[in-house]
Amino acid sequence: MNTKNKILQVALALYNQEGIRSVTTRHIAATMGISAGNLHYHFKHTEDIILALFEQLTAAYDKIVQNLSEHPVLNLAELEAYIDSSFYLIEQYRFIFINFVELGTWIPSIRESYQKLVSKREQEFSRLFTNLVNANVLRPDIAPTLLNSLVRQLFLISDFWISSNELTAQLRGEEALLVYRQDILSIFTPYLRQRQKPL
Amino acid sequence: MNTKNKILQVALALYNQEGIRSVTTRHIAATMGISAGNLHYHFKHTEDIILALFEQLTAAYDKIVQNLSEHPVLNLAELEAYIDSSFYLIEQYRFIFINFVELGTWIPSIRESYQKLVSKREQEFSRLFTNLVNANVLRPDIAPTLLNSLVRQLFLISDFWISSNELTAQLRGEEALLVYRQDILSIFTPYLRQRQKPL
DNA sequence: TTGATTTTAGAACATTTGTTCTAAATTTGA
DNA sequence: TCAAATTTAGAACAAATGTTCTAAAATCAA
Repeated sequence: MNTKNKILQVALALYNQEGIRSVTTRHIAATMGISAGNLHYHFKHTEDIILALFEQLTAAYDKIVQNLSEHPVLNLAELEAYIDSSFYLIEQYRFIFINFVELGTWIPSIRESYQKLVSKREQEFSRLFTNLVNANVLRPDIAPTLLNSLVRQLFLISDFWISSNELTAQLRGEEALLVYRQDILSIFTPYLRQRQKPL
Repeated sequence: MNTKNKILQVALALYNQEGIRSVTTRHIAATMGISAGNLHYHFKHTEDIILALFEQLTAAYDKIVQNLSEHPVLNLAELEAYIDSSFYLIEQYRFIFINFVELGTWIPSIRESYQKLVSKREQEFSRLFTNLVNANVLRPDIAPTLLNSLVRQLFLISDFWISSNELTAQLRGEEALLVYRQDILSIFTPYLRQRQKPL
C-alpha cells in the first residue's frame, strides 16, 4: 500500500479511537513511523485528510445505495440486511458521525457533500417505503407529512445512534448492532400490516 | 453581575455561535473586555468553564423534570408544552449537544453526569407514558421491549435533533421548534387511541 | 481609615501544532 | 546506467494556546 493510503488508514483508526481533538498530524505520522514533513508532502493540510476520509465514506455509501436500487428491499429480512450494512459503514467512520456538525463548520465542503448524500438517501428511503407498501409489508395509509417525519427520524437515528450509544450504554460489536437494528426497526413497527405485527 | 457569571454567559454565547473548536479562553476574555489572566483567576482550567455550563444545563433540566412530576402531562396539548420547553433548553446550550461525545471523553464527569440525567429522564418518560395511557390518550397494548426502544428514540431525537438540523435544513427559531415538535410527536402518533389519531 | 483580601492587567513561559524548507535518499523511466 | 522526478527525514518557524506569575488596583471589613 502506498504512503498516501496508509496515512488515510492510520488517520481513520486514530480519529475513531482517540477523537479528532487529540489526534494531530504529528500523531498520525509517528504512529505509522514516518516524518511529519513526509505526511504533509502527501496532504498539505489536515483538512485534506479528513475530507479524503469523508469522500471514502460517501463513496461507500453510494455503493450501498446503488446495490439497494438493483436489489430492492421487499421484506423485513432484507430490510434488516440493509440496516446492518449501513451500521457497519457508520461504525467504520464513526469519528465523522461523532463530530459531524463540527466537521461541517470546519470544512464547508463536508456539509455540502452531506446535503447531497441526504438527498440521495431521501429518494432511497421513499422508494424503500413504497416498495414495502407494494409488497404488503407496510400499511398503505401513511400520510405524506408523517412520512416526512419518519424519513427524518430514520436519518437522525442512523446518523446519531453511535453518538448516543457512546454517551450511554457504550455497547460494542454484535451487541451494538442488535440494539441499533431494533431501534431502526421500531420506526417501522407501528406501520406493519397486522399479520406480521409483533407489537 | 459578577465576573464569574459573566464569563459563563459570554463563554456560552461564543461556544454556541462559533463552536468549541475555535473559541479559546483568550477569545472569551477579549470579548468581555477582561484579561486572560483574570479569566484564569476565576476558572483555572478551560474545562472548569465547560463543566460549570454543563451543570447549569442539568440544573435547568432538573427543574423541568420537577415541574413535570408536580404537573403531570395528561393530554397532547400538555405534551406539546413539555416538548417546547425541552427544545428551548437544548437550544440554549446547543454547543453541548453538538459536541456531546467529544465533551464526554474530554471531561469524564460530563459523561457521568449525563448518565444520571438519562436515568432521571427514563423514569420521567416511563411515568409520562403511563400517564398518557391512563388518561386514554395512548393505547395500552405497548410491549415493554418496544417501550424501551421508544424511550431511546425520544432521547436520541431530542438530544441530536439540533445536530441533524444544523447539517441539513438549518431551521431557526419558531420554524425549528415546529419541526422538532412534529418529529417528537410522530413517535407517539402511531400509539394514539383511534379517536384522536390524525394518521 | 487602614490593613487585609480579592480582583485585575499584562507580561512571560512552555508546549503544541500546522506547516514550510532543504537536502538527502529512493524510485522511475528511457 | 544515469538523469530526472518522487519521496522522505528532520530541522526550523510562526502562530496559537493554556496557564502562571507579579505587581498594581479595587474592594472589603474592622
